[in-house]
Amino acid sequence: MSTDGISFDDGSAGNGSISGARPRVALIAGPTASGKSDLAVELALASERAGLPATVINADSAQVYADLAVLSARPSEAEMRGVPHVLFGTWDGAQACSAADWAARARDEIAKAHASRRLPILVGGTGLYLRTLIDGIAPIPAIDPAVREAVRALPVAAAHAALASEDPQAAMRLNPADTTRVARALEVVRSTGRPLDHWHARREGGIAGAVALTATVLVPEREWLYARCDRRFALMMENGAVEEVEALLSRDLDPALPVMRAIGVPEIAAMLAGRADRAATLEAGAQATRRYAKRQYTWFRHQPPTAWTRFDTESVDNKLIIETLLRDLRLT
RNA sequence: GCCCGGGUAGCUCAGUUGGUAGAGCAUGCGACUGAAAAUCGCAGUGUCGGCGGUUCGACUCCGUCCCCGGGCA
Repeated sequence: MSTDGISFDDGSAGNGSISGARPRVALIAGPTASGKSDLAVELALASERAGLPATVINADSAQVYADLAVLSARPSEAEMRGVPHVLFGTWDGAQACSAADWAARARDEIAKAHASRRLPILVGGTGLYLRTLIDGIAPIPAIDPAVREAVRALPVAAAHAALASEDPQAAMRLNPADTTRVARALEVVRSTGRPLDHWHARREGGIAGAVALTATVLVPEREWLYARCDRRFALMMENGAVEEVEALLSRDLDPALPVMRAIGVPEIAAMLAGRADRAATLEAGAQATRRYAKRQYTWFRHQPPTAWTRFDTESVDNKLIIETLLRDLRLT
């Protein structure tokens, strides 16, 4: 069992030490079911004892939706233990939250916390969200909804064929079967009149240079985590996940919306439609959770920018991680 | 006990006149710029139930034994 911790800033301070007067931000990232939420609360309480109260900020793409409390494993009031939590259940499921949408809100929440002399603690497993917040993202104008709708209605093959003539570079770079990216490239060139590469030359809005970030990435042992994934989904099924999906389905939302694709929603919806029994649903949900955890391992192994300084510890013992974080945050 | 069907990858199975095997899923590895709990790419592995026989050569044919279904007694 090991923990990878990373401290990072904009690189100007060398090895990630806290420098100057830049306000502190803590980050706890890691795969699903790794116990991040509890750790964040423990860190918040420890920080408060050290004289700096904290606010936990969600960085998970499913926990942002109001419709998904059980299935996204959003912390309950009791689990929050009196620590303020923000951006949990903030978006209505009818509204898709993008990485940039989230990052903008997170930036505001971080600023608010600093203004009231609190430590912002980001918790979550959505790597793209975190990277967008930290490094910024290409300043691509909002896509014309009509263009988006038309593009997404195309079969991938047709979209890729169109892309080949409208943005040959993107067409060459992307896998022809990659529905999401092919559609994105096509909607961007059609809506903005410029190819994706034009926009990707710049990233804006990142907070890396403005804050002193202390981060830990939890990397638990695979077998241990998979067992927790299985157990967690089974518990969700017993504790309201089915009712949650029933309520969600009754809203009759577009099935392409992120809420409708969250782990467990398609699986439970299939059961409610009579296409799967409970045992098969349990297996499918657990499987989907494990696959997701796997992708997160890959993401956290390779995607964090080189400016993030990594260090390893021997265990995922919360006490040890808290001690390490407090030291890096200069709270001890 | 007899009859029928089946034993091939971790699982479910395919394998066409005999030329030492392949799909899906799982697993592992990877990519990732506004849907990221999404989307996509790449890669293993097999004493083809055991033993014997026919054959230059057997997962394929023959014999026998074992195991699993179903049926008849």
